[in-house]
Amino acid sequence: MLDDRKLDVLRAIVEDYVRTQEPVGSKTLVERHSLGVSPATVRNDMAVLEEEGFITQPHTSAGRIPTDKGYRLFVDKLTSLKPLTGAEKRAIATFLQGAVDLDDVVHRSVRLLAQLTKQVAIVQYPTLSRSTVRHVEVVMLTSDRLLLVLITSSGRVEQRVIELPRALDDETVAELRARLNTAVVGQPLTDAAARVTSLPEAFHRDDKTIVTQVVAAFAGAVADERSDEKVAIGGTANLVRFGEDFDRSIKPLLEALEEHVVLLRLLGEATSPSLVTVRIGHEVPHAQLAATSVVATSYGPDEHPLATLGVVGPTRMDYPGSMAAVNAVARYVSQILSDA
Amino acid sequence: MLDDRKLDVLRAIVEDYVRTQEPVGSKTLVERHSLGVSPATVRNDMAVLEEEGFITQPHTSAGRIPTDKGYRLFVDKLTSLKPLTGAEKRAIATFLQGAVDLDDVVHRSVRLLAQLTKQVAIVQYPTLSRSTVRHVEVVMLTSDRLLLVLITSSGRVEQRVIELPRALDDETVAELRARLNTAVVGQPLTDAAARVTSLPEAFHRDDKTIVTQVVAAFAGAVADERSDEKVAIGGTANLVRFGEDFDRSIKPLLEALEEHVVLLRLLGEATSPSLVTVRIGHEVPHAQLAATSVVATSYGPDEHPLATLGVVGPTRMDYPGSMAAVNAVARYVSQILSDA
DNA sequence: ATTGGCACTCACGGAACTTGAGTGCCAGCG
DNA sequence: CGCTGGCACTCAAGTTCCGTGAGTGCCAAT
Repeated sequence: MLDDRKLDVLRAIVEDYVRTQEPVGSKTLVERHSLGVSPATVRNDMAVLEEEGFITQPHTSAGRIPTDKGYRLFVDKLTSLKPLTGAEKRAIATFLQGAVDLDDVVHRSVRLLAQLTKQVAIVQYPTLSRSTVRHVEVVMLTSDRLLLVLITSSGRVEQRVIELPRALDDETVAELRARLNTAVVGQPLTDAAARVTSLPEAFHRDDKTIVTQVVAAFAGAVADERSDEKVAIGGTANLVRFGEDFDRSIKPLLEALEEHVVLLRLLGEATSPSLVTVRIGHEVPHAQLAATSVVATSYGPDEHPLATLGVVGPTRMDYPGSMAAVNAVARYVSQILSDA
Repeated sequence: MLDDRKLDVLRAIVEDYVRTQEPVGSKTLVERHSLGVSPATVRNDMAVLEEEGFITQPHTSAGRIPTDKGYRLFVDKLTSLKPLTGAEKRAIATFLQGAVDLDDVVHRSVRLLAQLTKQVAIVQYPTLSRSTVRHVEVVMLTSDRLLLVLITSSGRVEQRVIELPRALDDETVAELRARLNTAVVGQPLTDAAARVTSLPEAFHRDDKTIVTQVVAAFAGAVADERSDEKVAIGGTANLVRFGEDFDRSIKPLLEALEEHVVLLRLLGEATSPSLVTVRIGHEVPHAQLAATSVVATSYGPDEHPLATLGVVGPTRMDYPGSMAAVNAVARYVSQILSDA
């Protein structure tokens, strides 16, 4: 049904359309690509491709543009990761090298991705369900306020200020700190809360209620850290390249970008790293974003994907380039995170 | 030169134009506002106002629109803070009440401001030059990596991972922690770095170099925390209301929103709280943003402004409303921060 | 000083027309 | 049988050409 030449035609259509943003006709197609056949032949092939639903005409007597199905075929079969140029590789390396902080890594990644792909980039902060408690710090701020700091193995810090009815003396604070740490250090976050429930019992009755309060705050901090689904966004300015159709394509996307929950759905379930997921148009799990595509992959040290990162753009995007950039950045970030 | 009626006319023009986004003519003006005079009179007044540079015509035979100078006069002389409705006050209270975290306060404020003003909201994180060191925590992560955590009086936490040539034993870590804390706890961040420079001398020569390393990292953390100029942004989706002129008004703003440095310049030097600063069009310190205005004020407990927050929008914005909202949110946030 | 009247201007919108890229179909050719 | 050149047809987008009306500036009269 679809012989090699028809696939070549489809590929050519996708490439041209992505580049020019204009429907592409048979004549211009044979001019730009050396297909070795005449426009008439291409027209016949196009007719078949259209019948099969891979391309469509915006209106009669216009060129063809790929459908979502067409892009899908293109991505699945007709392209492989476009190798990065040396300059791009260097850019990635230098850009991410200087990062100190986890925050810093995330922010740099976002900017880098946005710059490489000229799209809107999204990087999810590493989820920490797999990480463990590194240290718990307890310190009195004032006579009636206590600060609880939770440090995780991936270097993130969660803090809680707790209002107390009265001050705890230094000794009790030290004991609390010690007991908390023995109970949870090295434990995965998933277990941490359970390990401290019985902690208040070890304390003198006057302190018991206070310790209960602290334990509750600790559990809250852990829960927050685990469910923490922060994302960083960059490259919104690239939205201008979306073209004219403001209300239908840009507005919903801008709205989605404010709804981090939606974004997380967009990034989707983490597949294994080095496997880039592409969602095209209607495949995106959000009705408003039928004209946008998402290219994402997960990242993280080893085979434990920590989180996802990717780019969002119009369905007419440079898939090979975006996929390559997303993949490369994800791998570099993974590497940096496992080093650190 | 400008009698009361002319000022009334200007006010009416600004209000109408802000509402309708269309040039306003003499006839519609007298219809909508009860000025008590005929259109011809208004026309004469308009001619004067135009001569003085307060209003202009986009083209001959169109209505008038305010110039930046016109808005300026309007803001300075013709308006006072529009009192908030009860619903708005309640919204502010409930919205900000539930905040736990400093991050949370900032994020909620941004969303709140964006919602109230239907503009793009910017909230600068409290700068901490005035805050003091609350606690310093030192903990070995692995045998060759040490974590340094700096906790400030305003509840922010800065962390540093330091790669060491070899492990420090628990005892030395404890001593280091103790010495660091005695040296800097309670000290303003501005002095903290200077207070630890001589710290290595107290240690055994083998540990000296390591401690020097830690001290350097500490100084870095302090510096980072002081110069930390993070901002949170919200309401980008409101940009759609900017109207059609995409490339000239929206694109540069989107770009500016990515450049946090630019944003901080926009928010401007902190004036005293409860004094709302308005920058209109060309007054904004960024050539690309000649069509946008910034309404900002500083916030923070007492008379120590910690940071600024505000909204950015088209010059044709609802100044009284925005100013009131910005002011109200700033005062609430200040209150919450001084409570916490 | 204010007003009604009047001639003038010009952006905007619709109608009619032209242009040209692109298509589908078909008959002929290797 | 697949490919090609030719041809008639379609239709979005651009162009030109009014007509309309909101709005202005000026002036003489109150």
